[in-house]
Amino acid sequence: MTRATGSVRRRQLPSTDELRVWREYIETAERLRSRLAARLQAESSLSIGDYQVLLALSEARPRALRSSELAATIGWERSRLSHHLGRMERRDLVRRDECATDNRGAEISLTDTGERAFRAATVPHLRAVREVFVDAFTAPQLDHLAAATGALRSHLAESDS
Amino acid sequence: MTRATGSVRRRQLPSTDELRVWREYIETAERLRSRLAARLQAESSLSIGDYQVLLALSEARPRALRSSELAATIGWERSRLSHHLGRMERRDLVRRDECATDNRGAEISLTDTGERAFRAATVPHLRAVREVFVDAFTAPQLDHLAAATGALRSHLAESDS
DNA sequence: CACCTCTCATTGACATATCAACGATATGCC
DNA sequence: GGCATATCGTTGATATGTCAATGAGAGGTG
Repeated sequence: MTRATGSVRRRQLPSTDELRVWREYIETAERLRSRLAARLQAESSLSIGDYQVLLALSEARPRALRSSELAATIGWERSRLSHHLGRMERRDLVRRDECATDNRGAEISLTDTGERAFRAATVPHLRAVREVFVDAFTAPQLDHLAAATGALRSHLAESDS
Repeated sequence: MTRATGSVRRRQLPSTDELRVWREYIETAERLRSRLAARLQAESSLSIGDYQVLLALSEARPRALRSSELAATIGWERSRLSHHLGRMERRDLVRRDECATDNRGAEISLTDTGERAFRAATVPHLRAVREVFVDAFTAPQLDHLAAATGALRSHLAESDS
């Protein structure tokens, strides 16, 4: 799996090995997501999205966030968040109030139900993360994975601009 | 980021570092998926799912697959595939025919349109994989990533049983 | 104030994913 | 053959994700 040292510009397409790494990476990440989602759903009746929203709200000080701030925190489009908040509101997990300083705005906060649901979900979810993800690796592997993930993350961020 | 060498059973929850690796891994994988999906859509008017289906069908010999075989090949639930094939059929990308040897069954094959769409999509998509994924890493990083992915994959497969 | 432009959050339309239930057929066993 | 059971693929309901369009209001500038 070494790279050609010659003219790089000619190598337009991934090699077979590179392609295999790509396929395994994306498939494995997807299975992981799906496994964690299933556990979270079974143990706490929450989706990954629910958990992200509840986590961000529970860490917010004060205990409310503008909808855009929440979207930025968890990296969602505002539209996506709006739809999701509608579903969470129906289940009494969050509340939407008018914003005092901006009449367009919405202040999102946890309901008691939402706070209880998040508290009850946290430990089982973290345990699942350890069992399903962390325990898969040796310590050096986890370090290597962190480095590779960082490189990928930077690469994606660069090509944003 | 070394592990405690003592009683492992007591460490139930991930450490802060482990949790950060987890979050970055899952977020980066998701951004990567989304980036590739956007490019495939822009360059070829296909979704990732479309591409997976077309790829499996174009590699099939003979040029048709039973719906369950196709589902197994790409690792989808049959229900998911059935819905997706319905949408692809509306766009004239695939065809469903009755199966000669099993009256319950469906034989899925590419239409000419589907074959052309897949041919046209392949090179741009592979180039995108190289640019967005492969080019992010040094050669050793890619090897390390492959190893870690393999470990995770095995770990997930183990806990299936 | 009047106007223009930007931002905020929502909405509708549609694609995608999951789950349970279903009708039709195949298969094994008597 | 006749029955029990398993498999095949589909469907409907619902949740989730993306995009474009929208109405309401904020903010700057004249």
